[in-house]
Amino acid sequence: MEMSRAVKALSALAHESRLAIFRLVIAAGPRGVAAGEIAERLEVPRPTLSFHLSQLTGAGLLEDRKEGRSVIYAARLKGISELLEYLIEDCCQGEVGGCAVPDLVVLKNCKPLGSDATGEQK
Amino acid sequence: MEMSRAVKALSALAHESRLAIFRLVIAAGPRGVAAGEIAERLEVPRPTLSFHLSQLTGAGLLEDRKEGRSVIYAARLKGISELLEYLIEDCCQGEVGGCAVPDLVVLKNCKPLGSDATGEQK
DNA sequence: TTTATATTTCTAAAAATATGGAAATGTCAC
DNA sequence: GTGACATTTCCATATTTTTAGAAATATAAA
Repeated sequence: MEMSRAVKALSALAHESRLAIFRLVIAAGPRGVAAGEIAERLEVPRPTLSFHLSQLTGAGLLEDRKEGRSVIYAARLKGISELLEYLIEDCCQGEVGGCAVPDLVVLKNCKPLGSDATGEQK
Repeated sequence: MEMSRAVKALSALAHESRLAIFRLVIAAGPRGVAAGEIAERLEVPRPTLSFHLSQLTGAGLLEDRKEGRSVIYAARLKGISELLEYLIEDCCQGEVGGCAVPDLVVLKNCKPLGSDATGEQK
């Protein structure tokens, strides 16, 4: 990932309303949430919401699809993991003990597929 | 972590120079880097750099210590992992297969301590 | 085709952030 | 002390981002 794309994604997340949108949509899973429902739940005026949603999709963090007359927003997994990966790219530089991202971060929440781990590793 | 702290941290990272600073400092490991060296390496004027560094430390992403007449900046591991954790908090909601943060993200870079994994897990 | 619904684009004004020169502060060596 | 160095604070300016009303677009139901 290039620097400028990472900055774009971080900028998209660096806003109270947009971070709330992002988390709401992530929590909704693959099904996604309609723009109108987001506006209602977060009490953001429609034009303002539309602006924020365009920032998030433009940054590759959300994706949208049409369904009837609604537009449904869902998390874009690839964009999200690329960003996280970029952030911690050089976190270990050899010395694993000093890693900036201890295993708890991911494993606490995400039991790897096909693994026999409990999610409470080590 | 509260929303407002997360926004602060993301805002700190959402800037070309600051993201470069962050990555430079992370890559330097626990030893850290002096402000002057960052300024030289990144070719940022001192007052501007000082402003950016204060954003990053204020956001809890870097920590500073004095050494002689230099100020050394290093990664603040706790702040970094708290932010990442907040971002992916609700990523799985039961359905592990749809996780927004596949295991590759962390494990590719960070072999857990005391593990016999190769870093190329699964 | 008329009407209601869902969302976005346009716009201009308000708010927040970034910039770097000059001056101030703190620290070490002589 | 004096002088050189390292970094930060002050500040005014410049730039970017955010905001939401009014108008435009698009789909669907009656």
